[in-house]
This record gives sequence, C-alpha cells and structure tokens, in this order.
Amino acid sequence: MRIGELADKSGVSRDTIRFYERNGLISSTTGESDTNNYRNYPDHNLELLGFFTKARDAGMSIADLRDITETMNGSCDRSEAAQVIRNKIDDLKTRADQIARVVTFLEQSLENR
Amino acid sequence: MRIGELADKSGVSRDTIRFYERNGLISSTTGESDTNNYRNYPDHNLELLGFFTKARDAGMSIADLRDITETMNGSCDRSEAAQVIRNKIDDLKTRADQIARVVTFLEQSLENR
DNA sequence: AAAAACAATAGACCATTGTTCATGGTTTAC
DNA sequence: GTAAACCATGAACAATGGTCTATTGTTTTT
Repeated sequence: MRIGELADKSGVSRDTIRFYERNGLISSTTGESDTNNYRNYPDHNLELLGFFTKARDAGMSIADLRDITETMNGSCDRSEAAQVIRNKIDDLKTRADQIARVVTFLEQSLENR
Repeated sequence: MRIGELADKSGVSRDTIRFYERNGLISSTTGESDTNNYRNYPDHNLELLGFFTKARDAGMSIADLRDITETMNGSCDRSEAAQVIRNKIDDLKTRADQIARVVTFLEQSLENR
C-alpha cells in the first residue's frame, strides 16, 4: 500500500509517516513500479503504526520505539531483545506509579478544600 | 529564600526556576532589600517545586501545571477550581490506562517469542 | 492529452521545555 | 576594598516531535 492509503487507514499523517521512517521506526519497500520511487508499505505497518500511536500517547519517545523495533528486527540474539523490551516495560511501570502518586496528591488537595 | 537556596534545596536549577516563574508556575516577592531586585521565595515554593517535578515526571505539561496553580490561587470560585483539578486527574488516569495497555501489548510480544 | 490527485525531497517553521551565554549589577567573605 | 559568589535580563541555542512549503515527478481520471 502507498503512503496515502496507510495515512488514511492509520490516522497518521503522511508527513509523520515519512518522519517515522526517517527515524527508523518503519521501513518501506521501494519499487512497486520501477519508474517511480514511491514508498510501498506491507500491511503489517498498519498494526505497527497503531502501536506507535498508543505508545506515544503513553509517553514513549521516538528513541524508545526505535529501540524496540530495532531489537525486534535486528540480528541480535533473542534474550537481548527481550531485555530491551523488559526495560521499556519497567520504565512504563515507573511512570504509571509516578502518575498514581500525582493523582493521589491532587485528590488529597481536593479533599483538603 | 533566594533563588540559589531554593535551587539547592529543590534540586531544580536556577534557570529552570526562572523559566517556571516566567511561565506563571511560581511567583516571588521582590524586595528583600530595596537596592537589589533579587527574587525572594517564601518556603512553600519548595513544596510546590517538588510537586512540579513529580508532575512533570508523570507527563504533565507546563500548561497543565499553570492551569492548576492559577485556579488554586485565582479568585475564581472553588467548584470551578475543583473541576479543573478533576479534569487533570482524569487526564492522568487516561494516561495510566494507556500505559497499562502498552505494557500488556509488550508483555504479550515477549510471550509470543 | 490535460487536469487532478498523489508522491518525493529538502528545508523552513513551530511549540515545548529547558539550557547557555553575555553583560552587568549586588552581596559576601577574606 | 577587592575577589568570589550570587543574581538579573535578554537573547541565542538545543533537542524533541512533528508540520508546512516549494519544487518536481508520477499516476489516475476525465
């Protein structure tokens, strides 16, 4: 599928898709036809972009996402990739704890007038 | 207390404190002496900066924090201020849910090899 | 074949959240 | 009283995460 279709289906703008690709989050196969150099995206990129969007909303950085996709695609061994993911999970949980503390604080500030 | 002391005690840099003040997050009383224009910070700013640091770590923006401090200091009625806080709490909870979903997704991706 | 729609690239631009720098005034310590 | 430490301001700079524009090339539609 071409970038416009991917943008429409994923809800991520063309510019942002190209930006993500420049930053190593997704990759396209070029050469659907030989005369153009239009990007061509296999279907699974749709799922991937959905994940990125959720992950960005959860506060993950582009660098975080690149780490994940690189270790998942990369030739490095599985246990190392798993460790990268586990570290990201820990980071997210830490952040969730932090949020919980701030929520508690704000709720208390509501109670105490 | 002057900015340097506040910076040391809070762990927030002088520059960041001045930046926060420019952006309406804290305010100083000027005129400890009349010959200088050094900022003077009442003690409660220490607690406030601690909250800001935690809140920023939780993903709240400067604008969010300004909303909170403004409604708390502002002359607007209490119920309105409480509503602002409740909205921020909801935003935080939404974000926590989002994090939980991403954690689940990543954990599943670990399980499925 | 001409117009409309789509794509590519490079580079400028924007907001956010600080940090650094240059300059100059004020306090404090020796 | 002089040096060191502190403070102020304004402006520039930086990283992040996009977004927009200009220009040009390719499809698709009519």
